[in-house]
Amino acid sequence: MGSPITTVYSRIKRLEDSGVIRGYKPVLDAARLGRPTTAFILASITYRTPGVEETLDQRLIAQEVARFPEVQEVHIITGDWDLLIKVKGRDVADIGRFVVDKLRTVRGIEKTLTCMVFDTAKETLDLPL
Amino acid sequence: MGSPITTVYSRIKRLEDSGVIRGYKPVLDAARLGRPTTAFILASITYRTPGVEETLDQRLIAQEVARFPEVQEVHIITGDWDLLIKVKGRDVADIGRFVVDKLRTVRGIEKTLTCMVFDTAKETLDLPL
DNA sequence: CCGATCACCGTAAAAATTACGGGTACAACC
DNA sequence: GGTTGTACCCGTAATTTTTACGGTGATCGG
Repeated sequence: MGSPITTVYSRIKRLEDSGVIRGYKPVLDAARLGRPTTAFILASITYRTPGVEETLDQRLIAQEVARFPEVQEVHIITGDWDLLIKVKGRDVADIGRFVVDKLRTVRGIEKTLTCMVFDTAKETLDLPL
Repeated sequence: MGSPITTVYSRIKRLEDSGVIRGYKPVLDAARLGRPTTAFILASITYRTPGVEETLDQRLIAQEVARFPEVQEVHIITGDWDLLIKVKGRDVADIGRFVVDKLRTVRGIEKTLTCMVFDTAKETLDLPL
């Protein structure tokens, strides 16, 4: 059978104290919260602040984008684009409003390419081990 | 001050019973678990099973990719590529091994484009409200 | 006005988690 | 070999969290 219950608890406590487990969060149902639609948005960036190092600037813009509550992820990436942004909204029109009215008004956002999600096979922050 | 404790509990219970809260998960520290490196991989797909409807096929391939434990997200998307995959690994070489040894051996995966993440400003499954 | 429904909120019971301490395994060191 | 230190296991008992179960008031439709 399994280990004694107090052993299990002390192992969990060890993971919490060591920082492997940072905390706990509810797993939410996006559809029931009115956001069944997912999109990924690629964005490029201009450097509006001469004299400031560029990566710092990108990080600040990324942080700005991250402040929108409908944004779940913001990554600075390699390749043809600078930023990869994941958003959840009510429908395509809602995603459109986010891109046009919010994202494109952020200073430094130059150009965007929106990529809608048809279907999601997996979406988690789980890690092996 | 806040609401009475039993009121808070009954509100949470309502969210659980109604399905808005599906459950609870630990928030893990990817770096401490040996996976500090994130990559997004775009993949295109071939249709190896004539006579089978294509979207079904794509869904099956997506499910196959989703079985790898280092994969956190698999989405079927609009645009030039079919699949968007998010992976966490030890380093770039580890991501490379995943793409070459695992992802490209999945039947139906045709072509891939790997995009490394330099920095992540936000990464969550939280939702507004 | 009435009945039904729903959320609020208290007490008391039940269940979960923690605190604490003894025991064991293992490695480093003298 | 013996000793020391560390880390984990695991039990009892205390503590805290969570649930069960009403009673109350607000709201809504008829």
